[in-house]
Amino acid sequence: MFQEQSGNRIGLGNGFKSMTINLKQLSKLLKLSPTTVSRALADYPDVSAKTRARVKQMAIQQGYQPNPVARRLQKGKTETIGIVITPEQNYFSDTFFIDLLSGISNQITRAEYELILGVASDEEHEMQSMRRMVEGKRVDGMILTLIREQDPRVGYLLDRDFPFVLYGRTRETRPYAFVDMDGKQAFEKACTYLAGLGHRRIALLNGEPGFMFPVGCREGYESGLFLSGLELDPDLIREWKHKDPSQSSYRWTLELFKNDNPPTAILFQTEAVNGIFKGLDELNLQPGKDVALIGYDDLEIARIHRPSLSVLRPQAREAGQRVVNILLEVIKGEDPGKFQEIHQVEMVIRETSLPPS
Amino acid sequence: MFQEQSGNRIGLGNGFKSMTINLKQLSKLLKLSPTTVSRALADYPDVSAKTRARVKQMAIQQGYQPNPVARRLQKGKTETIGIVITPEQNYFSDTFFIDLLSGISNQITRAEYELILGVASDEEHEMQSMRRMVEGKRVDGMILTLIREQDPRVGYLLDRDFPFVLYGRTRETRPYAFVDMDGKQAFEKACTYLAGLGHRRIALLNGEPGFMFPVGCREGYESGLFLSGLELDPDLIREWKHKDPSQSSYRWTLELFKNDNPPTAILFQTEAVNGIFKGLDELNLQPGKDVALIGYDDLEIARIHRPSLSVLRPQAREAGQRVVNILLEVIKGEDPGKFQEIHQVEMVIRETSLPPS
DNA sequence: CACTTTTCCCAAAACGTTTTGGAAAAAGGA
DNA sequence: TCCTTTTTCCAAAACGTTTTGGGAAAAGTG
Repeated sequence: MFQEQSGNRIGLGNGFKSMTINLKQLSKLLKLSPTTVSRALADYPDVSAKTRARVKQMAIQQGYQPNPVARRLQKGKTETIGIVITPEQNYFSDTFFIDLLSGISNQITRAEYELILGVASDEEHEMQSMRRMVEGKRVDGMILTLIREQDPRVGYLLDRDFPFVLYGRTRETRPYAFVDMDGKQAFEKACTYLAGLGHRRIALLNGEPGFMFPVGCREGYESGLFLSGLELDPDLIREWKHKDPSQSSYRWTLELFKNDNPPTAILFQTEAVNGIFKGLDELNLQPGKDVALIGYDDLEIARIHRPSLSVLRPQAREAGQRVVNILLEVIKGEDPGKFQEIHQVEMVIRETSLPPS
Repeated sequence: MFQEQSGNRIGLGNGFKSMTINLKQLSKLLKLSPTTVSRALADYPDVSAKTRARVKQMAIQQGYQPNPVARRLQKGKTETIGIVITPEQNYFSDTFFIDLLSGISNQITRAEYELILGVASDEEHEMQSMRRMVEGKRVDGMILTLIREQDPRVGYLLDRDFPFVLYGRTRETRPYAFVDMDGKQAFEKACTYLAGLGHRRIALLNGEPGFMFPVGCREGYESGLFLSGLELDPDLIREWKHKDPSQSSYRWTLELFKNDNPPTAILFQTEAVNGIFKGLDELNLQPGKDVALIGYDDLEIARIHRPSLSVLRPQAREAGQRVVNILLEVIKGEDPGKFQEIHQVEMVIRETSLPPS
């Protein structure tokens, strides 16, 4: 019999100098059973305070860390959550997405979970990557971003009762958990603000249809007009493309000003700002002076540009943290319908939101 | 005795409708031992062609997928590789990083591995996040990006013989695996190209010191000047900050043209282009016409801008794929020193690289 | 003191695979 | 036919945890 296996091998195997100790070795050092050591570390009440302290001290001294793979097998959980992103939509064109991810990662780490990332080239691979995670039992839950109006991912996950949380919303009658920004309220606020300054022709350069977020933006815009006693002019609404925000918004900006009665202000997602600046430049219109601008998302360019851009600022990091905390609850078995959060969006007035000249 | 455990429970436990079947159940269905089924699926030669076919068919029919956690425990591998990113360096600012990540993810998935992501707020947390992955036995290997001249991460990993691959290089005498872009050759090429057009005053707006990449850029720049018979003028070299590329490059652009003998061309990393455009605009200089520009990285803005920006274009996706393939070799036990790749960078001539006026 | 309760610990089972070390059956060779 | 080799299968061990279900000792209780 050679029950006593390898142990503290140094410089063996794949060459990785394993300084690690496992539960059995630790328990031997302590002259206790693995059971007791495990329970001591997990603060079970059936181990005396004295031995608990002794165990913990030795664990620290030896740098013991339970092997997560073994724990996962026993617990029947992966302690892992998944997220799939797609490069095509340069949604992550700036700090926004990394902020969200930062909040997500932060909470995941604190829960001693892992975040696994899939990068999918298109919608089909996006689904494929998610299925691999779900059906391959690689994650306990999923986080979804960039939600579409009709989003097949949501139906898929609901059908199999798999835990998930949306950053955003979709059209779906069954209850599900989400954290969303109040785009409607944000655009309403921006719109009434501009109207309050005296603007009467306010344009909306909105995100691509098919995605859910622009829907709220438009609602807020329309509601803002209504509250300010302004008429909705369909000619003042345009939609740019995700694949090519700058180019498409550039073209639509030119288009907007072909109007007999051109806008004096534009609401938009900050992603599209380069195209707008370019268009205005070409039209010899000065941003902020000749045309008021308020963007959604406080990207670097908004702060850097002169005149600096007034923006609506979502708290992406906080949202990311909430998404994870909620997902952990849902994984525990809580009812997803209980977790539907809509976060307010702050407006930051800078230099591009002056009264009409 | 109730050896026959739960099995195909429907809608039990955490509520996840587990349609999954495990090895034992599958083997029972086939009236074979788990051993044989496992070996059949792994194409061992000691199972007959007939039963192998039967097993595989049933596995597909039943949608059997081996539980990755159990496999990992047995194999003593996590089948996972880790990467840590930091938000401060505006990673997602452009397609570059997502392209790299896309290549990485692609190969990782094909190897049936997992990519776990850490987001660290600063250098200290970056190290902490990596240590958690390494010492917590959560990954088999690490991918490192945004390499510094003196990079503590590299020493740490080398010290404990832990498998890793750099995207980039560092100053370290011990052999290690890396995939790097030939920034030197790229900047040399761009510099000689501009000199060939007749430019005599070529400026370099370089990345932040401390990181390794700008070192190569500068070498290439200096070498390009030398090859073209031009003198190096330290006054034509400036360095912007990672935290704030636009603002710092804007200021340095203004600075460059305070020179009695100002540059007629600028080499830079495309990240900094907004600041440069802004600076030139303020100086009433037209990009491409009054000042030639070549950026490193083919970001969206480079293609969109009028005039479109000439660029050096690294193949980030391909590099990401190589990084993973190499890492898998290193994990297998191959000598890391064998894998040191320097990839050529293509130059894309667009509208901002004309002769001096 | 005799009994019950509480405190403290542990052996064994379990999680779902893969690997080890055979063993039975079939095929081949004389 | 008998022995050897090859083919085909499988029981048991192992990976490193946590959980289950006690059990012995110590501490209360009358």
